[in-house]
Amino acid sequence: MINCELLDLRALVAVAEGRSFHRAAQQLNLSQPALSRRIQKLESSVGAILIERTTRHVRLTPVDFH
Amino acid sequence: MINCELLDLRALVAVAEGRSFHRAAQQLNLSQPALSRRIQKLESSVGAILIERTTRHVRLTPVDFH
DNA sequence: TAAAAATACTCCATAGGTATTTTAT
DNA sequence: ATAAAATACCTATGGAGTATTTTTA
Repeated sequence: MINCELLDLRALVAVAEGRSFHRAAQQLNLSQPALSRRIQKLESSVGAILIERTTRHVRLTPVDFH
Repeated sequence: MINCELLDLRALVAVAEGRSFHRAAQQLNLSQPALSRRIQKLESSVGAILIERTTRHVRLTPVDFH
């Protein structure tokens, strides 16, 4: 699919905007674990943490603004 | 991969230019069966035969020029 | 009948889901 | 303690390869 990486980016945006994997997953019609893994994979392919998350806060890392 | 459909199109072009699945497959570093299936799948997703082939001739169908 | 495309199979990698565990407030 | 992210485990799908069969000029 031509949308694969596009989905990764949409996922990133959804998490950033939703400030939660939980909410972003719902919006993307994806389970929370699937979204979590998708972001992990994106981060590992980029070679940097893109989202800083705890169980309470989610936010883009400075990397995203470079 | 964002290149998935791109590969389909490259495959189509390679077959058209090479006038042979055999040669196109070599050029694409792909086995002939894999290329054959890739074109079949592209055709079925497009809903039209894109390449007319016999064991002797390969050519684009008129569809490609519409 | 000999080449070239198509098919049959098997295998592997990837992505998703559910259930569960970990973690930070 | 609780809500949210991460992990474990399983399954399904897709794409590739090799071996084989079909086909047409």
